[in-house]
Amino acid sequence: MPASIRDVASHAGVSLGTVSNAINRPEVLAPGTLRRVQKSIDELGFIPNASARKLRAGRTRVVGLMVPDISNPFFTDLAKGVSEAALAGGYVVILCNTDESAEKEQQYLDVLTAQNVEGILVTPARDSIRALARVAEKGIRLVLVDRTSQGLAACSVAFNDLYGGALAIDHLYENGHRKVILLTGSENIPQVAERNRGLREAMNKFPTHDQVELSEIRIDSMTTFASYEAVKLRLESSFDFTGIICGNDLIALGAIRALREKNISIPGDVSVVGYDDIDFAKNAWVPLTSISQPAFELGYAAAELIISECESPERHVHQKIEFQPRLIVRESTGPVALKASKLMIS
Amino acid sequence: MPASIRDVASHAGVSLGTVSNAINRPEVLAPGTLRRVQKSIDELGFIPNASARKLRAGRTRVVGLMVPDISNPFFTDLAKGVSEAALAGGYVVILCNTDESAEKEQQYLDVLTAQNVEGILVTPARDSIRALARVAEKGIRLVLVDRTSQGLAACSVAFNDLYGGALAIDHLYENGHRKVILLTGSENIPQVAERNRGLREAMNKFPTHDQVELSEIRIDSMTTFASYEAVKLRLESSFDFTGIICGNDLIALGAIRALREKNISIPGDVSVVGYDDIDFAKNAWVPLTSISQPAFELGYAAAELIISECESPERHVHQKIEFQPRLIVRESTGPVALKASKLMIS
DNA sequence: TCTCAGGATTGAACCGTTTTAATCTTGTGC
DNA sequence: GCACAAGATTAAAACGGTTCAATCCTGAGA
Repeated sequence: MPASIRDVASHAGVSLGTVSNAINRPEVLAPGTLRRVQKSIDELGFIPNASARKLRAGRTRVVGLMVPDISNPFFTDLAKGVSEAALAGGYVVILCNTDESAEKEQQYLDVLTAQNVEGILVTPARDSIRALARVAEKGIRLVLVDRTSQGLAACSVAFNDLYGGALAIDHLYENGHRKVILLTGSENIPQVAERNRGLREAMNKFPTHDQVELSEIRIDSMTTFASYEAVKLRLESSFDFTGIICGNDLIALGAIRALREKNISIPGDVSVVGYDDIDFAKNAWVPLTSISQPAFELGYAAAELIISECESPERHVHQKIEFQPRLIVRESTGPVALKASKLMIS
Repeated sequence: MPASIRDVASHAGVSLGTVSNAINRPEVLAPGTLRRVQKSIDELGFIPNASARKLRAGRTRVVGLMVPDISNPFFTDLAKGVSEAALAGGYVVILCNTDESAEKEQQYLDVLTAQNVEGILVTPARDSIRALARVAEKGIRLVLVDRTSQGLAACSVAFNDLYGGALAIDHLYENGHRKVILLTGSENIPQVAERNRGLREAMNKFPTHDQVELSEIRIDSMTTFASYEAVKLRLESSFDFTGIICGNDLIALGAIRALREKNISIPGDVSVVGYDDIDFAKNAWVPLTSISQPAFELGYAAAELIISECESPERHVHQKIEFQPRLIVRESTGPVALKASKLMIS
């Protein structure tokens, strides 16, 4: 039903090859011919069939994006960045939400190769390196997002999680906090592990006579609600800390809620640091101090990387782009207060 | 580089057509042959090339999803529902974030037709009906999401916004609120207009001697921050209301923040009703009473609809699926209090 | 043993592009 | 007026599948 290149050719009174040239290499055509063909294209509303195009030229101009959880605003922003960069480059992105399931990830990998995507932007779950390697063998280019390329010949864009972890603890340390709780996610998630490592390494730099006492609560699902429950439970035993460092902002929001229910003031009694700096953090009841990771930019950069690799593979060389996280100080943190010290005695 | 159907054929010692049959109509093959071909397929890791497939058979198994703002958790959930249903049906979804820009919408529409998607799930911006009609002519099936099909021959899934609006005002009315503020988005957005209409129609049913006094504040961008600013400004003039109805939850969160900064208690002094029941609403500092719209289910239903249309177009008949919103009462609303009445006098 | 029906398999055309080699025009210099 | 180069255009092959008409088997019935 839609107009084909043949329709355009006969409408313009030229051969089919000429129309193709008009589209892909306009400079080889005589100006008059080009104009005539253009006119026919417009009149017929011709849009080249991408499947046929791909079949012949091996180019689909489609990339896949695989994220573990699109409901997390961090990944939402990332996706926005990716699709904006893609659109600008004439590409299109297939969204794959893996729900952190290795099975879904494999399923999507198959679908994406069947669709002949030119590249995949992926935040890999635990250990899908092998599956990814198999995909790479098929000639599909990879960019690892928010994760560095472990032995995989691929580009990567990531944040310096080591540094981010340090940023959080340093901030609390400078404000006098010496008893801190770490609300972390599972260390199976590489980013989480890295941040925690960075945090501990930073602690080693504090003078031995003035150390921070750190205790850890693991929150497996990294959601607001799970965090709320965990902190509520923790507060029932004893309240002996002045700072909380959270694995992400959702966790921080849950913690804040639990604290306020107990009438614990923020930052009067307890300072809270989040991670990701999602939009909701900024507008939370107590605006949240957080580690900002510009997800949109990360996504944009990742998409640009893969597009440039697709456009000129010969002169492409794999690269690692690292973004530095930044500490955004808002009202949820402050200097440790006398009042808090008193509370700690109880 | 990847194995083609020919490779499989020679590997299995059969003709190319037989391999195709093994994939698409296994029942016509002799069991032994089928097994042999299957084995070759597995060994070579053959995945049929979707482009070639489409070219001949006219099927891409790709659908597009166009949403105005993927950062809004409502649309995020929707997208999740869509892609889950798609995956289950062997389809794949291309995500298009239009940022409410008609230009981007057109751009994406072109890309999607070039990609030969079989269908598009779209939440149309203002008046893109004409552009959509043009797409439909090309044989691309449409499902309107969260919007009914105005004269367009297409399926639609939507919420009963009229009812949702009524739900909100009725709830406040029953709790004794008679002075209410409506924090609405632009009425150019059809859903917003519908909700407001439903709200007003419900008000007409109240006895004439006991009416609600409604004043309206328009918040153009429907974000938390915009709402926060608007409400803060409003509170500076006079505080003479006991209830607030919000165009969505983001707006409600902003309003709550502004109220609390003024030490206005919720729901003691003012009750707040949101719309959408996003996840953050439930875990907000004051858990938010909201109108629940199961976005995930909506997306899932929409995707199923379009897939079934694609699979058997002949016996398909366009349908309208309407979901009923539900009122979820949480702590942000309550009966109007004496204290509040007193305040109103000032 | 021969015929024939029916299922299993094959071969070739075709989908809508890109691309390359071949052909057709022009215009220039002698 | 002719040969030839350069530029413009075209024809045909190829991409990797699907599909359908044609062919090949096999076994049953005569």
